[in-house]
Amino acid sequence: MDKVTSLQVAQRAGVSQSAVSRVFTPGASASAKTIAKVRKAAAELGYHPNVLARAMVSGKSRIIGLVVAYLDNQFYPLALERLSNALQAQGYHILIFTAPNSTDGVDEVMNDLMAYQVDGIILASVSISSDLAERARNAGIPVVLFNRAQDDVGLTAVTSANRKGGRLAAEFLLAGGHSRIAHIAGWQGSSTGRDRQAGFLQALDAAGVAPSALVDGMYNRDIAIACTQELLAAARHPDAIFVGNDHMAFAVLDTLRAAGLVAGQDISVVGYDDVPLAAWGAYALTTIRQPVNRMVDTTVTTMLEQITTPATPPRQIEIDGRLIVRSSARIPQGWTQ
Amino acid sequence: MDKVTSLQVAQRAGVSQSAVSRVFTPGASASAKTIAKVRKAAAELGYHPNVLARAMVSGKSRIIGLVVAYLDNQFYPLALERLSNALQAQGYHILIFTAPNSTDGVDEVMNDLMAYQVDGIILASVSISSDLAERARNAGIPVVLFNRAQDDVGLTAVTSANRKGGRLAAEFLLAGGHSRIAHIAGWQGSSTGRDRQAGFLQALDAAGVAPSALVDGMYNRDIAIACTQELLAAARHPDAIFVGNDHMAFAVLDTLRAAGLVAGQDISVVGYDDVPLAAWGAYALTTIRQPVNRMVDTTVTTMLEQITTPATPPRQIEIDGRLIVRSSARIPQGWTQ
DNA sequence: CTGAAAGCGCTTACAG
DNA sequence: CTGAAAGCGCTTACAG
Repeated sequence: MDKVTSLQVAQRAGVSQSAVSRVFTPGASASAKTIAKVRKAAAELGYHPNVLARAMVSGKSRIIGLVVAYLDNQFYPLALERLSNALQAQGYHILIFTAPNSTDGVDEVMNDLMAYQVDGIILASVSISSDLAERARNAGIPVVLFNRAQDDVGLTAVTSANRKGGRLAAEFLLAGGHSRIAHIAGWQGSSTGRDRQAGFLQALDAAGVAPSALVDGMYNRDIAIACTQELLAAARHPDAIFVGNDHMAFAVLDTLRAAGLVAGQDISVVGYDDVPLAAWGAYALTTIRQPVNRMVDTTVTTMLEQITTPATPPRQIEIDGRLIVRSSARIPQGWTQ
Repeated sequence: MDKVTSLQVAQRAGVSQSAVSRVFTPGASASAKTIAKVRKAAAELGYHPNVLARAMVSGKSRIIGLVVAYLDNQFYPLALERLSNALQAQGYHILIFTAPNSTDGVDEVMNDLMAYQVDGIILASVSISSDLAERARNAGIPVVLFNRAQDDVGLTAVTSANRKGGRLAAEFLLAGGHSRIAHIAGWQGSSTGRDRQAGFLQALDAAGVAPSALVDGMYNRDIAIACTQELLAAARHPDAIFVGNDHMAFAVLDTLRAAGLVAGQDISVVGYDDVPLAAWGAYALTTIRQPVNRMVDTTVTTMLEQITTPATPPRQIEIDGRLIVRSSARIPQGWTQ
């Protein structure tokens, strides 16, 4: 009727409680007979070791805390799903925390997380105070940033090559013969937003071109719509827009369509992420791919590494993305990947 | 350097370990002086009660296990986010498990979940064997199904009014003057898929109309695309399609567009869910809204109720959705909500 | 209100 | 290989 304990299994199997524990502890030794007796009794009773009790004595909970901010941007559910699968495969599970995207909110959540004795913390697109980073370090809890870099806190971070991606986008637009190129940037409070913009501006600068407009879209759909409307209202509107992520780029495309403009003909749009929706017919968005799979794998690998080898120094890992050409932006003459 | 315990706080504050515990136990009594001393010492040391240890003695982990199958359908990330927020507000957290959508896979995951001593389990769009439901009941762990009903297992289930929704869709299409109405159904292995289809067929039948085609789209984008292509290839293709959920409806709309057909003019499409994307310009999908917020709130409320009052009998709760009219389907003459 | 003590369900030296 | 025992960090009667 209630929770079954190792003691009950021991009694039924006619062995000691320690024997039961050993049978369920990978790497512990028990004779074949003991194993058989214990497994039989356990099956009959429906016994499974209490993970919490195990966690308390071993100091390892096999729980990874994951803090996410935006679940409306398709990139994150995807990352979450893969993160969860990869971690599950290693015997870990994810305790999920949704956070407001303020440093304060995250700090509060981090406290909660530490109270749960998580073995590690993954911060997806969320920033942290250096204070909190320090506390986590002192508590011996590895923290890795996913899709966000932060120099000040000395944490391991996994991102795509955002500066390079920004450059790629600008070069593609330049090669397409565009001269009035605007940028609706990713949130400038985030490293991804800043880096993509920096790469974009750098490539433009190298070509001796000034951006025709530069605004912060805050990774927000409504703001992106408003920005686009404003751009279109200008006397000579841009002939191309590089948008800080796909989520905003879809808003830009919807706004263009509503204005009777055809993306890829009247005006070119390039996004960032390559979420599945970017490939769907309604948008066919040319974009810079963030390799989610490799980002996730790297995140899991480094997390596990840090759990196993606490002395591992923090690293900033960048994964190369590439341009995915579809029809939302003019394709340069003789363009080959 | 390492984890701070209540004993360390006690020593620093000059009180007993029990006193420290009481200060951090809501409802326990301690004098103002004790509270002040303990809080001061705790703050200096950065102490937070170990949730796992507390869970072990109290038998309450304040963890809710959530099993999800599809994160590519925008409906679920949304539900997840709200579920997480609502639960966090009540001091609970979500341990997330992604599951293959086979009963076997889910059963395995359920075992894992019980080992974590979760206080409750929410199954989102996932089925469970009656065997497992039985085991959970015996272990005293409340289980609630979200967006899926299952008569056989006697579990509490929260869904939208799917039959009624199916009827609504059919009636709207009928009122629009369509006569060759096809249905790309939601997965017939799920209650939502079956109920929506049943409601749809019932309304058609009441009007003396036979469906022009009936196929199982399995809630899968690629299958939905293939089905649509097949429907279009027929000599006299349907003039309307009711699709089992929005995720598949987007695929249908993309396929129509690729075939040069305009939804809402050449052919009408109605979806199910009303995910945010349905409102975006590119799709403007007429659809039956599943009220996520209310479904989530109800799920959380009943879960908490079952945790508090274990004797609570299982209930099947249906939340009414309504038709959201956009432009993907012809609007009947003089139509008013 | 407060402290000493038992106990939650495990793992892990320690002897044998 | 196996059992008795200590201990992980807490909460909660039990006395005082």
